[in-house]
Amino acid sequence: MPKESTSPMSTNPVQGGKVTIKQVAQQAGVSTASVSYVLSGRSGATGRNGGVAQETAQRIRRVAERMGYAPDLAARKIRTGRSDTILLSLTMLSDPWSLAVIEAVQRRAMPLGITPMILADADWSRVLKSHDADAMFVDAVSPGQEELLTALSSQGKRLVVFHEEMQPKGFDVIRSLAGPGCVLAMDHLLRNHHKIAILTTERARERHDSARFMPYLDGLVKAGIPVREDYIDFFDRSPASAYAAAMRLLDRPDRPTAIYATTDFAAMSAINAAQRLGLRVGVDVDVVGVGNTSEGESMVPSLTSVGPEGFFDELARILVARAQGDEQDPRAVDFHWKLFSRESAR
Amino acid sequence: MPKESTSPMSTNPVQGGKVTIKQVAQQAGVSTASVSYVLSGRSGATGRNGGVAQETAQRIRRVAERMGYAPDLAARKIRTGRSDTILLSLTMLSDPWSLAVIEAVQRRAMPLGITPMILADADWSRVLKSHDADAMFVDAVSPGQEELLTALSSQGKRLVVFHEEMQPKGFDVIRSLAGPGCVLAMDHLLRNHHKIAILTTERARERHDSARFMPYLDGLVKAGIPVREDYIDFFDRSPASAYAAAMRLLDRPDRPTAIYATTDFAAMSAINAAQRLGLRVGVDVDVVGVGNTSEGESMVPSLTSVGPEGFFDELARILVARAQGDEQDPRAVDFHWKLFSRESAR
DNA sequence: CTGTTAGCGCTTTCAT
DNA sequence: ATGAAAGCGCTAACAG
Repeated sequence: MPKESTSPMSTNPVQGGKVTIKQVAQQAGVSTASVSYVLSGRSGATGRNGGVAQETAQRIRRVAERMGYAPDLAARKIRTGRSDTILLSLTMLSDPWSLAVIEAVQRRAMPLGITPMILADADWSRVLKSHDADAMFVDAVSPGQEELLTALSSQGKRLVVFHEEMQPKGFDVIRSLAGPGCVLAMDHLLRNHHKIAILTTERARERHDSARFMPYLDGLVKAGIPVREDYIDFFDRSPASAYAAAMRLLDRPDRPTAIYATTDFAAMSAINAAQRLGLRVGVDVDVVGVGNTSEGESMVPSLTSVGPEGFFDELARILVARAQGDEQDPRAVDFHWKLFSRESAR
Repeated sequence: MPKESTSPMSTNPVQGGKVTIKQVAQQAGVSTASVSYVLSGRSGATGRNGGVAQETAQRIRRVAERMGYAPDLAARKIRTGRSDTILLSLTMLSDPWSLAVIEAVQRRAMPLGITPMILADADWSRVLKSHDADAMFVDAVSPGQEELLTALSSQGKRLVVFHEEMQPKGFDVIRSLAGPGCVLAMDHLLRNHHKIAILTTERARERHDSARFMPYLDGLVKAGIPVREDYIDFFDRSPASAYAAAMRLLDRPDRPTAIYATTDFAAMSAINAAQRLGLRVGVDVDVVGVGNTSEGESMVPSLTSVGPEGFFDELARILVARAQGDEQDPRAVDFHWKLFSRESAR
């Protein structure tokens, strides 16, 4: 049995360059193959291959440890095609929604030795082409990019796309239809109110965004309530703008008694604005949001909202399955929304 | 001059597998070397090597495009040692601080073709060992991990570490001393107030955290004001807890006229609480935060805070320089804090 | 049980 | 100006 060679210069764990499998092999007096078996694939398993003696395995592991060996994942990837990595392309990282995605994926992937990495760039197309992870999640795709997705997935990339109305074309689609959910939100308010304002984005209104804006109009019409222009106001991405808009709606004599906000974060700003004005949320004014974020749930007062149930967990499940090589036909998964009635609107 | 071969099967941009440099070379009727030159290094440059004829280069590019070629970054990395990637290990992704780091790095790195990737895991040690990017940023290191950092950097990894009191040992250290800054915050309040409360974390108090907690005590002592236990309250990571704590401080007869919060996010919650109680922030009660986040700056009313100046940009500069191979000796960079006086405390 | 060997896709001398 | 060929670190057949 070969002993660990003891050349004085080379056993230092802290060296200049990086430690390779070859160096470890040499130090341990075995071949690179054995080292590879022990350090990556299984070693002691009685399977057909990979049978490395316990003793040898021990020695290799000791030497590797002492030398501070760490596998080069790029090299491994080039050989196996797997990177043990999931890429999450998230456009609005500040949004609690994104954090929820991350956390859910984290929880599922890490125990399996898969590392989720986040790409905080709106332009996923450039990066996803070359950087390839075992699976990638894309949270926003603009109209023209659909084709690109198909191209990517036919090149072997495993994609999971979040989109409201896209069809699975080589990639999975997570669809979370806000429309019906928003109807629930409006219905909830319509039970007790007829002076209902909406806090939304310019874009949603221009395009008559069927998902989040139309249910407001439809709801009023259905209830026979005329639409008032002065009960419609807008915000952009910043909380400050939502706060300001809510102020405009609430700080006047003929103020609405309820606000339907097309985003949880806008709803939260509206609550702050109402409180600033001395209004009791849930009593003087009701507020509902859309998205059912945990931030809204844990705020004071807790935010009534609509959202999909079990969404993040299921998303993570699918993504991780794909990363592990699940070869089922790409599918679309629809989520049903429900109303989560809390303090801000009973 | 060889024509682009026109075998019917293989010119399809959307194929089963991935397109390699070899396939492109074959299609274009040139060698892989030429393709590599054109597609990665410079092609037409009159430099000593890499001289590829304009015509050839054109053809290669066309073919590559048509076939949907994208370089395999793992393969490239194994050869060049560069991944054109920066890894950001951020523990509190929900914190605006992290977002600011991301944005700053993004802005500097992307124009240079470097992609920042985020690792949202507290345990950076495991990942950073194998996954190596051109440079990596670590925003939190626990006491025992210091040694590991040195080990990593002596293996050729370029690290930039954020820590208040660490010495550069093979890696750069970004030091942002909160202490002096917090003194500024207290001094600011002490000009007009003697009933000053503090909103802080249990941990900071227990360990008599010199940076953020002690300046409160020292400030009061220096001004000859006795410390009141009932003017000290605590929050944990959630905004809800900070809100609740602020409520406890403010919702009673002998309430403080100023709140020193050891975090911007806590300060923001305090402002919300004050408004909820009908108090005018900046008039009935002053609030200052620590960190000088842009969220605080853009909130209504804008938050007075202390923080380092030009911090994120400089951090990004250093990180990107390292990623590009800057070989200067590792150094420690200290940031000076200043007071940003805004509406919440004049 | 262990070693030899052939690549993965790419870059980079070194010839031609 | 272009191509042949040698590897980077690793894994996976295949021999022994």
